[in-house]
Amino acid sequence: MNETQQSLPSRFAPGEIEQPIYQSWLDSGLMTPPAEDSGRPTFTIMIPPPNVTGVLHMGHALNNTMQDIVARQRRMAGYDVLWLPGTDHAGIATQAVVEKKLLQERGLTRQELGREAFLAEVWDWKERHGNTILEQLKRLGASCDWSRTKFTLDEDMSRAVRESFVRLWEKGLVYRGARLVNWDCKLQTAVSDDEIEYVQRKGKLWYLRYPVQGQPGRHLTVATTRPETMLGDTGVAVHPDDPRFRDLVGKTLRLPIVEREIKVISDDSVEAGFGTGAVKVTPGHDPADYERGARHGLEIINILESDGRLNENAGPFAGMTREAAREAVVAWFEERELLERVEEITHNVTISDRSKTPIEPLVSEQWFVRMEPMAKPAIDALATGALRIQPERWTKVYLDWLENVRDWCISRQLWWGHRIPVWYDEDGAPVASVEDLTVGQPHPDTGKPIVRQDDDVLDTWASSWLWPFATLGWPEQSADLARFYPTQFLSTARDIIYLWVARMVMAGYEFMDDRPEAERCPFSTCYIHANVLDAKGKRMSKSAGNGIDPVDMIEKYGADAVRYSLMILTREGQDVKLAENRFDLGQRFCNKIWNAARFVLGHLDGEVADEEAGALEDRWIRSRLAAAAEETTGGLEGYHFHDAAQGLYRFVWDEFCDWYVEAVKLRLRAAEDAGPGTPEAAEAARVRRTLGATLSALLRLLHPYTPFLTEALWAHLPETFRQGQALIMDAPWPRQAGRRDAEAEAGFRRLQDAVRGFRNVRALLEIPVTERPTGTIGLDPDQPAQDFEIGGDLVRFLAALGELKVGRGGLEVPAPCGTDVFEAGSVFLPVPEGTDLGQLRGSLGKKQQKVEAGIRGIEQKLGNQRFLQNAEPEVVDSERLRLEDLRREAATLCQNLAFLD
RNA sequence: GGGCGAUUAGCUCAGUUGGCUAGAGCACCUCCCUUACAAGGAGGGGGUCACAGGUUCGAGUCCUGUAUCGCCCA
Repeated sequence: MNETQQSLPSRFAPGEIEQPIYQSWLDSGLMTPPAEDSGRPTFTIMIPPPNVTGVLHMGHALNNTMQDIVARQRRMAGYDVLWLPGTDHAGIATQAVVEKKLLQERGLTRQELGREAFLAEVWDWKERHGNTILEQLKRLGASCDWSRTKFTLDEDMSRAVRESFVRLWEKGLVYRGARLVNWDCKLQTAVSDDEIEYVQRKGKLWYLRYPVQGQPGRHLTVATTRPETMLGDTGVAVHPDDPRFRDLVGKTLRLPIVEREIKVISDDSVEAGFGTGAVKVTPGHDPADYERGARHGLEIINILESDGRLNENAGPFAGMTREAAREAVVAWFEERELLERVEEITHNVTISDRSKTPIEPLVSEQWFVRMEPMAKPAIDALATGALRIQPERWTKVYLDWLENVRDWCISRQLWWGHRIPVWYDEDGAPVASVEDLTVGQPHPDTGKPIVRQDDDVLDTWASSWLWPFATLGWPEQSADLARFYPTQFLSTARDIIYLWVARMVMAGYEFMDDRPEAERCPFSTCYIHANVLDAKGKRMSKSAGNGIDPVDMIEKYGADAVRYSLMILTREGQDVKLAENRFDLGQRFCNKIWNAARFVLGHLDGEVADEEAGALEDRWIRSRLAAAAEETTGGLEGYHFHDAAQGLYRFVWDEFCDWYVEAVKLRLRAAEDAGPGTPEAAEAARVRRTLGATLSALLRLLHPYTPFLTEALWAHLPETFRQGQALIMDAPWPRQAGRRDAEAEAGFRRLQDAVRGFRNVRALLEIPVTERPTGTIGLDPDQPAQDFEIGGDLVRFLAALGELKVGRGGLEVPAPCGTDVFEAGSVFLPVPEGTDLGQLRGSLGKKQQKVEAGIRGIEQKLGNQRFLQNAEPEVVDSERLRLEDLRREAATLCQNLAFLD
């Protein structure tokens, strides 16, 4: 144990190194690419801006790890990488948080406080708490350019939002209209289709009788889950083919309570099998009824106030809450024997994502954006190849939405957000403007004085859909915009494919229209990442309490372990089931790297030659490193994070640690014994060169996955292996590390096989490690002996043998002896006195059975004419070769079994 | 109702255009604290690839259907 090894603890301790290393990255300025052309190509990633009220969850950790891996790899590969971070203002969520706080602490509503004072409160809250999630990303190691951090309500972002609104306005794509919207009665705002969810609930189906006009005693019974809405009914619909009601179509019913006359209409959207087959039509409070009403020209009656209480249209029930009105209506029907029956059912209830209260479909005046014209280029982007979605199956989700796109309700009855840049004159004529208009100023179209600005704000997505270019300075023609747009990689969650991804693509084509067609799409690859589920496969959620906090995990296991575990556990595009203890996979891997490096670094204190070592194992590890570099590079360039992670695992553990480091000990120890100035010492110096070079490349390949660990180790690496860079973050990506060497790989594999054979026999014969038996290798006649002659010492060392004899043909082996076959021949070990040969015999017998089964299988294949005719010649050849091998192995096994006695 | 995904060892999952004698990690069994690492090393056991048909010389892999679970849309 030398000094370097002693100075590094024998266990990797992430807690102590992470913060200072992150600071050194910040200080380096490497995360901030210049706006001016540096001669290097650019690579841009826009972070999906998390909700400013948010805290880091596992989904964020997964997604941002992927982005960081890409950013780091591309940076090392010579790109000027911009990974731009930020948050969105999350109108409803943020306002709700502050309103709640206000009520709790000061007993005030926002109305009592007033708009301006309330907004000051929200900004204050944002300044205090809004950076939480960004700070957490730093814990994860995210190499974002913090100097360019954006917030969707920043001054320049607001400018971009206004500009985009006015442009759409001028193109006639913005309109104000009365529409049925999803009304959140608690938050008192419209929410979009994407902000609602359907929850299965137990409920009741009430059967209500409506008297038929002019036919005393006759009723038409309708079934409804929401009896209180009958107050707003303006029709009853039946299916045109339904014989039960044919004579009633066109007749008039008398709606109870409010005593309105309503028509029976026929409409093929009615499901004859549901309820009675006759459905009440409430165009003011049901989306399907709204459509039906429109088709038949039915009146729209709104019976609700914005707080969910019933209005004057509800007659005697005006002023009641929805819930109270329901009871009152049911009781009214029951008293008059107009309630036919009540059925228990399970049905879907529409719930607001934000307030978790039932959504009330409500007709109200809102601003809309016409989407269809913008959808077209977004659809074409896939066909032209401007956009690629990975995994590919999500393209379907993207296209489905765009092909059936509906107009976007962009107004929200909130205070926190971008105020709609529309002003009205005294007649209510609107005009949109980028610059603020002032009260009294003439309306540019009508000339009449402006009296007020619209009270509402824009949907948060109306700013985040501009994210890829507004963050770079648009509408200004900034240097950043010129250099970093369009971006290359966007990684996000599947549930915002249309909410955000599709809209960003639309916005890119719509607003970056001064660019050539090919440069408008805001990102070339959209990567849809997996969802993180709990160990049972359920979604992690606060309410279920089954979430795993990434920051807790970082503290317990280290950021590198968390990152690496997430990457290797998540196969591409497939949801990942996570339990806390799964992070020990990454922890163990990090510790393995740490200790392998500790070994190498310890030896690099000795003399290091200028040239590398050239033994079979050295050539082998260089070839394997080249393979690992190729695999990792390909994996990361294609965004196959799991595959690359697994390849690195294999290389580090199974090849570098288990074989190369072990093999190298032979020569290092020989040099220690021989002393300075000897040929052994010279060889050891060359070995150190290879060890150092391999470690250097290995750390660089690992750096995107485990940045802290590799940065810490890089600092201990001697200058000569650091590629002229003090930080590994800035070191060149080892795209081609060494050269593949098929001959060395085949040669070393034969040594490995022989060693495994000896170890296997040793274990079965229970020969203690302290024993150094003489081993014999009997090579098959066609196998070259050279590697074994040169590598004999290595085999002896790795298999812990005293002596090794290599030969072929009539070898003299002690009888009885233990034996095993490998691809190139057999290995033999003497049997110690009194050893029970049962285990070995069983093992060989089992092997024999397997080989024979294999032989039978191939013989059958090769005996099949149709196989010979149809299969590709290479396949047939390889089967023939395999059969030869197996037959030889069987013969050797058979012969070897005799040596046991 | 429509779409998508999953089903492979006790558990979590790999398995690229059909050529497999089906792999890995964890867990399990045996041995070993050998001067990088016991969060380690060496060796080992364990699977009729959900089910039923079909295509093919050949199916974990392709097609059809069924079942179970999950997600999304209406």
